[in-house]
Amino acid sequence: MEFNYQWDLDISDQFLSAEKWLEDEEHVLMAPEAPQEPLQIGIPIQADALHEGPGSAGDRGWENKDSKRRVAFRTKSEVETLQDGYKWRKYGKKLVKNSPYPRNYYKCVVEGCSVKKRVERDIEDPRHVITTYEGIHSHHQGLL
DNA sequence: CGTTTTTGACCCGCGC
DNA sequence: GCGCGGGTCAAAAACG
Repeated sequence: MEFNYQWDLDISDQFLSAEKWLEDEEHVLMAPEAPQEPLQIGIPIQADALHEGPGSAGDRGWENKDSKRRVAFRTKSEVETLQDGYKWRKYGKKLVKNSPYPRNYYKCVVEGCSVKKRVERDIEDPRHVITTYEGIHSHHQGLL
């Protein structure tokens, strides 16, 4: 399984929210690939380089097809509706092949901002959820 | 009553 | 060309 994530995006906002997650529920962030710049923001997160990844159980379809900016978070949480500072509107739910858990599709509600995210539960670790952000917010957060 | 969720339909790319 | 897997749409329901 080849991971080819792109970490070259400015996701400081996401990391900020990630920090909040840690405060709240002691989440653990795991990167499927060793990221360079973004994770060096001095956040007390546990970045696991070369995590076997949820993709180890099969193709999750989120590898780097085009040059979309994608970030995958694997967090320890019971619920997938974590408050990350942005407002999302759910627009889809899909049952995927390699998982008994559905995958949820969210989109940022800010007009002109087409950031999407998918949330699904880890197969081998149902206590974890995998959140994949796609795109870059064209605005500042704090719209909640 | 305006907004969000739900849920099946629809669509699209890809492999056979 | 067709079927499959995955992503999105949209109408209706649910919600506050």
